Amino acid sequence: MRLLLVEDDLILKDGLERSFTKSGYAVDVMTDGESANKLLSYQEYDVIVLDLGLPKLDGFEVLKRLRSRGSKTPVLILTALEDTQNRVKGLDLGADDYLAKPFELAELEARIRALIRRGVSGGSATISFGDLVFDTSSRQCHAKDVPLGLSARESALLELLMLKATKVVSKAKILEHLCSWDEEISENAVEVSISRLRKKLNPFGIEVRTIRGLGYLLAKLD
Amino acid sequence: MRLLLVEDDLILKDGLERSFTKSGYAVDVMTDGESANKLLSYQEYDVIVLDLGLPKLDGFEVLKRLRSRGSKTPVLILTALEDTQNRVKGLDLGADDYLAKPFELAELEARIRALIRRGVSGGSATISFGDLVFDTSSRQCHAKDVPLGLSARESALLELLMLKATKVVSKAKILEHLCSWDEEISENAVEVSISRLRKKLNPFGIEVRTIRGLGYLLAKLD
DNA sequence: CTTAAGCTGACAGTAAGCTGACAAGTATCA
DNA sequence: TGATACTTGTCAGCTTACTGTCAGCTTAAG
Repeated sequence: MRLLLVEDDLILKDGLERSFTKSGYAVDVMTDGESANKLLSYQEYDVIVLDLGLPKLDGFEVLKRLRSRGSKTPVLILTALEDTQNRVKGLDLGADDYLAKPFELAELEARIRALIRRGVSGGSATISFGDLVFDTSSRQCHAKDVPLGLSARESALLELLMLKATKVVSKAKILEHLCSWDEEISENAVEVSISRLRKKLNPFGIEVRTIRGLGYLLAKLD
Repeated sequence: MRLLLVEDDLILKDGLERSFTKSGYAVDVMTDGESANKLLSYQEYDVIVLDLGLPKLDGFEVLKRLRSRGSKTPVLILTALEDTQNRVKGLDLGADDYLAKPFELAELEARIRALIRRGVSGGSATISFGDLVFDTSSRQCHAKDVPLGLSARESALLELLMLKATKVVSKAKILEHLCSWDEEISENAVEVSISRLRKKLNPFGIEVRTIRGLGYLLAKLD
């Protein structure tokens, strides 16, 4: 899952970036409103964590412009301002959630998970497919209660495939979701990850089917 | 917009109900978890405002059962419990938002508007013919939910035939549609592709009929 | 019957995808 | 801190599948 963090406080920024990355997100970071706005005009994200007090262009404005371009990407607003006025303004401008500083990391991450989920799945914390159950909060995947022992990449990949279940996911899409801007990776890396994932899924009757020229999709083996 | 309020505190319940009604929602109210759960099993809402502390069946349980039935209706949790534990639990169970008492009415309403605003997920465009369903975004074709396993060429060809359904499509038209300007391909290549496509379609009662000298058309076999 | 149009099995060049081996980077733990 | 295991990207060589060509056959119209 690809996440954009827009935050000018350097300490908070670094802490959040590290923790998001550790949680398996592909994270891009911007430290001012103007560059965030520019980036958002051509790059899609699964979720955006947006500070309101930003240099050059404040968070309200970034949000407003994002929505005016028709984007439905979920946005979580982060701010020091505790008062209701700003919450209401943020939500009415099209934010999907709001968290006041100081906050607990666990809560922020839970809310992010909730936002991502709601876009794609029915909203429950686990995604199921056949015997597979993927727990988005612990980021673990079990098949018939047996843990699969997936690595971070494999988890992220499987999560994406499960979210799109039975639909084709292109290699480009996978790359986009798994990698942030700076890290450039070949399509072959995706093939390798798919290959590794297959070895772990096959024993459980789940197949990653190749649709030549288009991408991959998750299917039940019979 | 149809809204369900589940709240056992009589004073709060009355106040919210009046205010929601005033804001133009069609409001139903339930005062315990069990009846709310029952109601939700057959009635659809646009948004649900759910208290956690409820008699008979708590809010967590109501939410869990709602999601397990596959419902995607946005749910806003309302509760006296301020601690992070419960927030995280609620969000991971599939709530879409969370508001702690005491809250301001303006904020609650803003959040409800935000929830409703997140639109419906657009279904992908499909073309149908007989038992065939062609998904233009994933470029996959199914017949009675069985994937046909078409190659890229075959898909493109079938798409064209399905678009023109029952109308004759000339070989020239097909060539034009399948090939970019530079690549030159014989008409025989089309015949070969048609032949290959037929083998995959025939088992499903779909026929590619030849109109000698004119072209091909898609028809149901009887 | 003759002839042109269309069909299809066989073949081959090519492009896409797979995977074992390796290496660089990172986390873990004594 | 150093040793260890683990992760994950790259590469190279291999396998698979697609798709156009061709040749010989079938079909339909006059």
